[in-house]
Amino acid sequence: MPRPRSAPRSGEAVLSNSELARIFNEIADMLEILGEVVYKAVAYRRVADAVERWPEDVAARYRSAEPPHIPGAGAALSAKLAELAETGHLEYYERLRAQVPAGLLDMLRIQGVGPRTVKQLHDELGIASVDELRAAAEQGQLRGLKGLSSRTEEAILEGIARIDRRSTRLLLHDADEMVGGLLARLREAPGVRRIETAGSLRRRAATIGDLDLLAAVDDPGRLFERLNALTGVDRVLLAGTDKTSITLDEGPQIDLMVCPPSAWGTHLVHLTGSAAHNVALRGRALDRGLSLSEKGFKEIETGKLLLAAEEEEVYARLDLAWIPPELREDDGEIQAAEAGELPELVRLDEVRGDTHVHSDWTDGVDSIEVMARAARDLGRAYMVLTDHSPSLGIARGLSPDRVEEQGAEIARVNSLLGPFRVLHGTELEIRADATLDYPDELLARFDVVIASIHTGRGQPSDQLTRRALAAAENPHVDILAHPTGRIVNRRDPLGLDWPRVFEAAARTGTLLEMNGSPRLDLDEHLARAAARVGARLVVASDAHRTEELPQLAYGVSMARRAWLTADQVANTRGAADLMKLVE
DNA sequence: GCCGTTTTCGGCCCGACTGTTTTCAGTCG
Repeated sequence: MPRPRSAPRSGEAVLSNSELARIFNEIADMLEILGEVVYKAVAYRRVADAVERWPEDVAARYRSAEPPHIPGAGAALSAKLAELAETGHLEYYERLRAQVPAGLLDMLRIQGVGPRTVKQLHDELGIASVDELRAAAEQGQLRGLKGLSSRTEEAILEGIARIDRRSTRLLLHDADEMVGGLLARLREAPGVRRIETAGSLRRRAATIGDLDLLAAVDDPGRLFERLNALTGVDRVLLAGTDKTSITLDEGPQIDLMVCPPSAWGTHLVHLTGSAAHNVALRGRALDRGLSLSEKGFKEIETGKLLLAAEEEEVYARLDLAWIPPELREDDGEIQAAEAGELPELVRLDEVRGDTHVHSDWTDGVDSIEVMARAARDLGRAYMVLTDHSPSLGIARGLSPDRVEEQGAEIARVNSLLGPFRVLHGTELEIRADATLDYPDELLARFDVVIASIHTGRGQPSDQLTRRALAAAENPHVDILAHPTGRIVNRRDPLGLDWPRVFEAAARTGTLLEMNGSPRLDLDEHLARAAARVGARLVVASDAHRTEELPQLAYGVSMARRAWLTADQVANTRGAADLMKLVE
């Protein structure tokens, strides 16, 4: 009798979603270099994207009886995912790697160098790494090749110098700060009717590659001059009649596109993206006999161009409701817009209180009163003061006695600032052994308890999951704070068994935090998955100083990207209702 | 490699910019 194929035992290292996505993206790169039909590479990339944002552990699901239905994965790609899930290896991938030197993939990271050029350089000069390419360019060996010249050599050398700078994407918070002043200065340029951010910044993605700006202008030349005259312009990468790209010193690439006011709508849709969203819109236009580009809708039969001055007109012509930028990821929003079922996304002005705030009683900078006044001035009706529990030694966690004293101070501040309210909370450490850092009798006395994991991060997934579940099941714990522990660009998320954690949260009424600090945790994909099974969320600043209180807005951005309505975000309720909800 | 109430085969979004090109390929978003 045949034995079942061996599967990795539980606890054995298996491939995460991002590792699966990386492998599929590498396969796509290699196929392009090998000159395969581009649609093959497109298919791998599409599945890589889908796997990367899949809210469950894809490999685990493939090892179960019920593999997930991943859009774009047909028989061939599903079989490859299954092979990776079961064995940790993929024969097809290894075969490609034997054909394509790893250095060729690195060369793709050079701006302006694509798969055709890489193949040409390798076939004709034997160049197989970035270092070899640099040497060849410096020695003027490239100019002999067809289509390459000494100018190409210069461009490649500059591209190589810029590789590292482009490798880290900009945190949303930093991109906002950078673009604010820039927009103000460009707005003053003569003839600028409108100017707005677009791209992933407008979609409020957690990280931003390039800063995209769109301007409706009478005279594009004057605006481009203004942009190029800004101090700190490092170099001009591209300068056409409709768009220009520059880099700032130590800064990201900025792409500025201009358009006539009459075509603002199609341009803004085009430049906001995402690419997948645009592709879907254009396909939909074709179904209606129209070719959609940033310039407008072209009637395919007559060649007549139909303009759209506002985004609403673009979507209306496609029989769709206007879609908020945060949803434009081709993740179901077009179907929802068609059916009239887009959610009414939660707004910052609907959020009544901040559920995660620190003071100088532990690792914060400002006093309780100063934090409370600042929160009140931002229009919040309440804040939950959540200083740390004792075992987080690095943050000088509060002993039970200090908690008592803190309660008196909160009462004093509340008597000063009413009707604004400081609720007495704690950020309770979930210890490595899955016990909690305060006894139940003490926990019962807090208004709100938020629990989090800071230590023992290296534990296997089962134990981490056990800890999160222990907190969720405790009747005194109201919120799981920054559940994955990620910090954008700095610390990877923990790999818990999220379906189990979300099920427990939904069942026990434990709220899940969307942290607006550079953690941005939960992310939009997990938050959406949590909401799907009935869990509720909160948005919070995790402020340690007054200047960080506005970070709450980033929690709202992620909540919007997670398709959440005000009803699903618990702190759109007033303090009394929130307390009732977590009782 | 995927996918279909117009298709199981023949399509698969669209245009700007650059460089070297006498009409276009490669790259990018």
